[in-house]
Amino acid sequence: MEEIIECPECGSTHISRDYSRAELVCNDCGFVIDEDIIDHGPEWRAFDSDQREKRARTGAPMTYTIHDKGLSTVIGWKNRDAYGKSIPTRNRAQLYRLRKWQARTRISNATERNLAFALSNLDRLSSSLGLPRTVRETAAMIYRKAALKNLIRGRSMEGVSAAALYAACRQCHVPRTLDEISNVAHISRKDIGRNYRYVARELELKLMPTSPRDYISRFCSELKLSADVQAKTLDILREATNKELTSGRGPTGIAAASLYIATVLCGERRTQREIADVAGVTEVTIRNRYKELTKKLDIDIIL
DNA sequence: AAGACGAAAGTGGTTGA
DNA sequence: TCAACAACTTTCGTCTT
Repeated sequence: MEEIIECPECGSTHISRDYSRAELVCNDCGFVIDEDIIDHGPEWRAFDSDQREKRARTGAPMTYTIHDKGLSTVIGWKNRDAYGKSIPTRNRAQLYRLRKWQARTRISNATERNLAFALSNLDRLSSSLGLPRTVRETAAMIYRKAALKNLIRGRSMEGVSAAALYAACRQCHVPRTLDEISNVAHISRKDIGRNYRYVARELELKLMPTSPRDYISRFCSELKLSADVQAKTLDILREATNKELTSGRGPTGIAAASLYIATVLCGERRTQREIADVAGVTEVTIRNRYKELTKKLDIDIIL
């Protein structure tokens, strides 16, 4: 079962694990939910995917397309032994049983193989997106559930695994846009979206609309912005949410606009173009949003 | 010359008859 | 199933620093 942890203090689900201090901390109010948690992660640290590749001691198997490299045993249908002599009737029953179980295990291997392929695909996608382990596990779990409910039938395995990853990202509050996943998965955004909606509906995943807040830390680090800007952006977002300026708008657009305002206010200005690029929206959208925000929130911007 | 601005037309997805 | 619709994009000419 998935564990959705809620902060007992403020009800937020923005929970992070601080392994250096072995604490489970609420990101919104700072409440320490649990102490002395166990770190199941590797003992080494990696700061980018390059290092991770060098330090990881395990990896994908040489080939996962065929689990046994095509060496699986086949029992012939003829009632003859290896010398061509016919098998005595008293041994025939045993032979039938052998055939039956051989067939059964091969079928089970086929679904297992399918699952193994999907999971390695998930691993490949999430490592090229630099996603944390928890997201990968959530995605794997979603895919397993989908496979169990026969939701893959008639759909491409790649499509469903990409959708599972997208859902996992949202569930873990580290959202990636459909475009970002589409880029590494080589599947159109439309297909991922369609599969995602289908899987989410069938598995009854309860997913809240993505909050702009979840994007801020990633955008900030990609733009090499200070913690001041990050804090300021979150302030703006909080006010904007209070005044209901965020509903009905794309969360990335809101995030980009408030980030833009914060950079100007903090004197660490980035161009609309730069922010638009990392946020995956256009300059026009940033302009529209930030005009709205500055007007409604009475923020003066000196350019 | 780069960046910001905003109008206008186009796109893809949702909604409601 | 189709048209209306809102959000967002694309494109482009103009203004500002």
